[in-house]
Amino acid sequence: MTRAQRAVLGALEGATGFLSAQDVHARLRDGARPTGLTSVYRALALLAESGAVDTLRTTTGESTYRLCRSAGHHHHLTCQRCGATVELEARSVERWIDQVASAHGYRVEGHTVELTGHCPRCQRRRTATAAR
Amino acid sequence: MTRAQRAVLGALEGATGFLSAQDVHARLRDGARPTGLTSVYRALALLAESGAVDTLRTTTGESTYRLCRSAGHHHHLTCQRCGATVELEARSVERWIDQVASAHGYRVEGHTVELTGHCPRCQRRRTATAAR
DNA sequence: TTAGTTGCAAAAAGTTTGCAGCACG
DNA sequence: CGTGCTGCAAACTTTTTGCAACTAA
Repeated sequence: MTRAQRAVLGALEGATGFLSAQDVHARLRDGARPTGLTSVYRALALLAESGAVDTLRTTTGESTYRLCRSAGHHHHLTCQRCGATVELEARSVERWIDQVASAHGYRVEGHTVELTGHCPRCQRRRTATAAR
Repeated sequence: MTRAQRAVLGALEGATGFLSAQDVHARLRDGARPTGLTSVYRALALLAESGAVDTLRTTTGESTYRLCRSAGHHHHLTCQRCGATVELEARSVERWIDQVASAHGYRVEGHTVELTGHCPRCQRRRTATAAR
């Protein structure tokens, strides 16, 4: 594992939700040994490929990354305001998927299930910012 | 409705699955009255906003668009090989979502559910191409 | 005439690649 | 020494914006 990969991993460990490559880079800029944007991208690509991090694409076209806490396949429930994320084991969703698929004669290979909303904390101290 | 919007709608009507803005533009290039890429983007943005088309982001970062057959909120089951798409009413998924969310104390604002696989036809005459 | 549409060219924004230098074994 | 990591700068891709010309009522 390269230095860049360790640094990126460290940045992701310190994060609550998903970080874009640029976010990661920003966090590393102030450290003792800054990491170039190029290396951040390269490290993220490798980590994603190895399954150590999840990748998500935002509606604005950025790729975002997050450390996988739970191994294996799972889904996310992300707070729009603070970025807090819950990983969901979605056995029941997957059951539904199989059902729906076979009803249409499809064999399902992959699926995306992502939920966004507001976490308990942000619901209480709701002030502004709240998105569409 | 502008000429560009009509042209874009026409292109989407002739498509089986999702088209990127560039795809739409390519299809219109050979017509009697080509439409500029700029206008394609503008038309797609307006159509998406008005709910006439769905938007999806590919893993490669392109936005893709497809005519909405059914009104209202729904999800997609897309064939990876031929692009055929089934629109799903996902009442049961949404029920699950509410359940999961309240279990974690979240209030859910939005969700993404997309399924990919192989349609009945492509399963039969399966040859190659099959992805990840 | 005038408000709105069009599309070229250029700018943005995010990501990837070429390449020379550096580090470490 | 040499292999491979690093990071600057430049290229690339997709999308957006400025602006002058055009279109249609």
